[in-house]
Amino acid sequence: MSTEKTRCKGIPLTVVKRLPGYQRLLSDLAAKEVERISSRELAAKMKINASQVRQDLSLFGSFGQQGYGYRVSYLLAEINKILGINTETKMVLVGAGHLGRAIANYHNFARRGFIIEALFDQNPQVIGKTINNLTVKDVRELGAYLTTAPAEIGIICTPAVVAQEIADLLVRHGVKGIWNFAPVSLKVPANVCVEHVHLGESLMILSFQLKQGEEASKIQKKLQNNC
Amino acid sequence: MSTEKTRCKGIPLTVVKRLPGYQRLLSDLAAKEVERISSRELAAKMKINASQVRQDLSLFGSFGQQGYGYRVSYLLAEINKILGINTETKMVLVGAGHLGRAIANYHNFARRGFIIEALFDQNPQVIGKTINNLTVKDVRELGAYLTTAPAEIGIICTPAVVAQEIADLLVRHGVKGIWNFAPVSLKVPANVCVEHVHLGESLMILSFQLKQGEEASKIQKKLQNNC
DNA sequence: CATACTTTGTTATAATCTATAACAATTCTG
DNA sequence: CAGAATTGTTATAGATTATAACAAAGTATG
Repeated sequence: MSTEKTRCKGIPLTVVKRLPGYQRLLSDLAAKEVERISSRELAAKMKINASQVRQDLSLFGSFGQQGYGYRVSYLLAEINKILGINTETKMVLVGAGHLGRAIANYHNFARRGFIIEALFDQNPQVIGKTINNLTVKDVRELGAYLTTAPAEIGIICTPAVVAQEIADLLVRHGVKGIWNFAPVSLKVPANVCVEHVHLGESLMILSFQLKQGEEASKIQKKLQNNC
Repeated sequence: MSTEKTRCKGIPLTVVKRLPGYQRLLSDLAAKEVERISSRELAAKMKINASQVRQDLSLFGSFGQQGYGYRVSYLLAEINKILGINTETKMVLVGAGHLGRAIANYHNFARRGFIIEALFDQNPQVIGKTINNLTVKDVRELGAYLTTAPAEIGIICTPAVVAQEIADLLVRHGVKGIWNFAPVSLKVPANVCVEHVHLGESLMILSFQLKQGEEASKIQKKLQNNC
C-alpha cells in the first residue's frame, strides 16, 4: 500500500490490533486469580495459533519461561506497559460539541489512566459550562494552558475546517499524540502520532455491506466466471 | 487470520476501505464540474497506482471507456450506489446516553441519506426527552416499533452488558445491519452485518504508539539484530 | 475514413505481509 | 536426574496486495 501503513512503530499492525485483546484476556485471568498460562491456552482463548502468540509477544521481549509458560500478573503488567495503560496519560479535548461532550463523559478511559485534564471550545455559549467536573475554556487559551500544564494527547472533536489549525497548535505546544474525530487527514510532524476515528467511513462500510448483500448478483456472477 | 476477515462480501477489505475515498474525491470533482477523469489522474489524487484504481473499480463493473476515461458524474453515481449513499437508509438508535445523543445530532449522516427515525432508551429520565426533533421512546417499545416501521440499520450505543440482548432484538425484527459502539463483539446470524467502532482500542493503539516512540530503544535493538 | 493515440478491463507477475511449523534451548516436575 | 513441557526464534508455507503488461476498443484529427 502507498498511503496506509501496515506497520506501526516497527510492529505489524495486525499484531498491534491484537494487543488490546491480550490485555483484556489477561485482565480477566488476573481477576480470576489465575497464576500461569501457556501460549497454547492463550491462543485457544484468542482463537489464534500458539505460534502466533509467542511470535507476537517476542516482538516486545521475553516474558515467559520454558517449561512453565507465562506468569499472568507479570505478562499483564508488561502488556500494560507496552500499551501505556495505568501510567496516567494527560489529555486535552478541543471541541466540546455533542461528540466532545460524549468523549469527556466516557469514564472507561479514566479508569485506565487516560485523564482528560481540560476542555476547550470556540463557542461563547459553550465556554464556561461544566462537563464532567471540568469547565470549558476558551480555545484561545489553549496554547497558554499547555505551556503551564503540558499534555501528551490532544483530542480533536472540532468541525473539519478548523481541525488542522488546532492540530498545529497542539503540536506546537508539545502534544505527542492526536486522537482525531474530525473527518480530515491531518498533517503532523513525523514524531507526532495521529489516530483517526472515521465515523462516516465506518457507516459507509456498513452500508456497503448491506447493499452488496441485497444485490449480490453481480459479484456472484463474477465469482462464477472465475470458476 | 483466523477471526478477522480480509474480505467483505467477496471484496478485499483494502478495496472497501478505499471506496469512501473515491466517493469523496469524485464528489469534489463533480462540485467543480469536472466532466471526465482518467484512472491515472484518479490514482494521483488518491496517491495510489493507476492499475489499482482500475482493478478496484473492475470488481464492481465497467464504468469507463477506453481512450476516454471515466465520466465523473456517472462514476460518482455508481459508487454512491455501491456504498448505498443517497438512497435513504432508515436507522434506529438504541441508547440515548452521551454517545447516542452525539450520533443523533450528527447531521452529516442525514445529508447522505442515512436517517435516524427513532431513538430508544431504558432510562425513565431520558425517555420522553427530545433530541434533534426526535422523542426518546422506551426501549420496551422497540420490537413493536420495528414491526410497524422497519429499519435497515440499528445503532447500538448502550452499555456493553445489554448490547447483545439489543442486537438479538434488532435482528429478530428485521434489522440487517448493526453499527455497534458497545465494546463487545456481537454474535449475529450470517445474513446480518456488524460494523464495530472500537473507541477504547483506538485510544490504546494511540497510546501504544506514544509509549513505543518514547522507549523505542528495545525495538531498535531488535532491528539492529536483524541486520 | 484511416491512422495514431489514449485508456480501459483483465490477466499475469512480482512483492509483501501473515500465519504456521519446526526445533534447539531451557526450565519445570516428580 | 530423566522425562515432559514450553518458550523464543528461525525457517517455511500460504495469502494477500500491489504493480506491470497487453489486447481490445474507443477517441481525436487531419
